[in-house]
Amino acid sequence: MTGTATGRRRSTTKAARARATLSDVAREAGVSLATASRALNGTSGRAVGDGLRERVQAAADRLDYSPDANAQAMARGRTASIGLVVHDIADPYFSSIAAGVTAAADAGGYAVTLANTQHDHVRELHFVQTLQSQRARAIILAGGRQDDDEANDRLRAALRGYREQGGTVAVIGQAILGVSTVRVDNVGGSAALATALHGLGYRRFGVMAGPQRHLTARERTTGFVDALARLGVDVPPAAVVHSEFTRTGGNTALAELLLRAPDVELVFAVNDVMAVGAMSAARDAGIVVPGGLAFAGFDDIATLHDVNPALTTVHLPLEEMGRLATPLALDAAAEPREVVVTGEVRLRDSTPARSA
Amino acid sequence: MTGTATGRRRSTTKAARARATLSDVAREAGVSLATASRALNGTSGRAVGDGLRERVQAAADRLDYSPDANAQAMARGRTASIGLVVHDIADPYFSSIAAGVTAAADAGGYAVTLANTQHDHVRELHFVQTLQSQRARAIILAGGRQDDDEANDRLRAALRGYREQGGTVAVIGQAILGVSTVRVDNVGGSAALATALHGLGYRRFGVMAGPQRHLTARERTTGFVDALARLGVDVPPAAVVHSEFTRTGGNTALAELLLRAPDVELVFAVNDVMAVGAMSAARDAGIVVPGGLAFAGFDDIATLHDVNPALTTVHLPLEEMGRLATPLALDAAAEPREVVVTGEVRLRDSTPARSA
DNA sequence: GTTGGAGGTGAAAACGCTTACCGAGAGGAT
DNA sequence: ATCCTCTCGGTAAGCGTTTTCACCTCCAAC
Repeated sequence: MTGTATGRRRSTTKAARARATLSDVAREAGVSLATASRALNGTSGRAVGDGLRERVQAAADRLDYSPDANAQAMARGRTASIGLVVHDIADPYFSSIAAGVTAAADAGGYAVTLANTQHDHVRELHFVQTLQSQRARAIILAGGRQDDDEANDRLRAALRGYREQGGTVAVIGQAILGVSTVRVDNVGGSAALATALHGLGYRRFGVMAGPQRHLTARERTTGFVDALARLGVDVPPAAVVHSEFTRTGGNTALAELLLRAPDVELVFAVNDVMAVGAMSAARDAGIVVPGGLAFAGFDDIATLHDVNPALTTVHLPLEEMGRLATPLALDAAAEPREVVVTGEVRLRDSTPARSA
Repeated sequence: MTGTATGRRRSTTKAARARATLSDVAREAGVSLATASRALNGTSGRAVGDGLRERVQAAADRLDYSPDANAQAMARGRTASIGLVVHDIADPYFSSIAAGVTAAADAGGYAVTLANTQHDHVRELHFVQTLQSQRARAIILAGGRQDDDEANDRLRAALRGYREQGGTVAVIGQAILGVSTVRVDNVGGSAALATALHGLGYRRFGVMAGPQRHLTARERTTGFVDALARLGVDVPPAAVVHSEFTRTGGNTALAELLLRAPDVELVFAVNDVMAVGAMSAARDAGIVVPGGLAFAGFDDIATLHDVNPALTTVHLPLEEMGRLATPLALDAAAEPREVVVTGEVRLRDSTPARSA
């Protein structure tokens, strides 16, 4: 009647019911498209009369209307989603951070797109580009950076491109990417741990230093070793072994450590997961823990609270870090900001005081 | 000159460089929009000449073009993202599943949108609607269902709406939602565990049954109890206590269990996390583990492999389950399919053979 | 020397929404 | 009374793609 060909677009037979669009809602409510949009989007700039708003809302409910987020994204020029890039979501370190991010994002009305790099630079870079394609509002890169200039440069370039097009970024880790960062004070944390352990009477230390080029691993190692040096205790290079950041890494590295430095009293693993793996290995080798060999870790992973003996470690508020990173990532400030998170030493049974 | 107001749309000053669009690429390459689109999308229906394709590709590279996923979604009527809904991403059970899903999704070129319900029905429902708004290609609901008809009905209705509009769904848990499911054989797993423990000589069992209305918890409990009944062993109702699915849940529930059934020899907690919490509580109460009280769990969480004594449990291929659920979720088959995952009993030190 | 295809290319119409911009009525100030 | 301003609704122009037609050119076959 009125229109030309808009006739039989929607059939009453619900064979494969097409979704209701905003036009449908507008027609149903007897208002224009614009009014329908304004009525449903709360008071975005303009207000619509109460009567109309209710009428439109009712029509929308009746039609079971759900707005098309993609169309909205396009029309608005921005989305309501945050990209979260982690190294390994199965690692409790990252899953805790993810819990914090999802909580904060949810509270702000954002959806979270999860990308799991599996510790692969190339994949990480690729994900940044994908997120850019999706016009994600912000990206959070969780996890320590590597000492790899080429990879870092490439990543920086990708992030620059993303930011030039209106995206914002935050990193949880090291502040080397030129973006806002939640920085973990790894050096301070492990120094405090070293001091505390020294106070307990330990003098001969071994370190499971994690992956060679991993900055977090490196910071924790040097923080620990340097603090001991200041206390007059030397950690010989032979007593520092590298390995993967995993349980298996700790497990296999223990043998090497004991071979190279048989007289250590305490092993500091730069994360809890490795520490626990190493502790198991020690026990399997017939060593009494902590009597024969003491262990300390870093992170204070919740799932590991019940290992026995309870693990001495540096507590990190992982979920909180995720929560903190979210507003940081969303903030379009010209100058990158930095939030420092300090760990807290938790002395437990795995490092009993040592009667000199 | 030619157009009307298209003049100074793009300024050479790169103050805030606007992103290149496909039109820009087309203009740069000297072809039409249509050709540019076809050239970049591989051979979608139509082929473009090799020369042109290369020219367009070069232009795209030169302009650093990245397609707008939202616009593509709109034009194509579908997206390349999968929604993953979990109860608690910080729980290793779910983070392992998430690892599997991200791996499979990544391999298929899909992005993953993560939603963390924090065990809240309302939030779960809300996320389904959000994902529908985003026109997610598929949704994976991970985690056991509740015995709550109202919530299940609402969820079913939401999923029906989503599927009517072209979405596809899979569940990891119970097959009660009318969609494809990766079903865990909880009954079989705990029955096998019960049988094995009975074989070791245990006769007096306590059960930490988890949340009352949680179907997974319930299946594991009844599977265990029924199997024992078949073996002639009775688990008195008093020896079955409910609690949250967490470490704290196990921790606090132990006292109640010991109060109500002081003579139990072995506590079966329906998941590892609770088992470990309970084990700790027992030790704190001065009980020798496993000598004074033995423990068994369910799931075989990797992070918990190093608790001491090593926990007897039923191994579940969690990551694999996530991987399996992905194609299931993507499949638009009319009939829901069901994949059954069977657990495998792993007897370890927490349940030594009992000399009758 | 026509004619019927292929094989490529382009113009333009969607996709579903937001948001200037415009216009009409209502109410207040002069 | 008249003019101005304010409010609130509608019209229509995008947003960046994909995709349907329509068209053109070049060849092979008759």
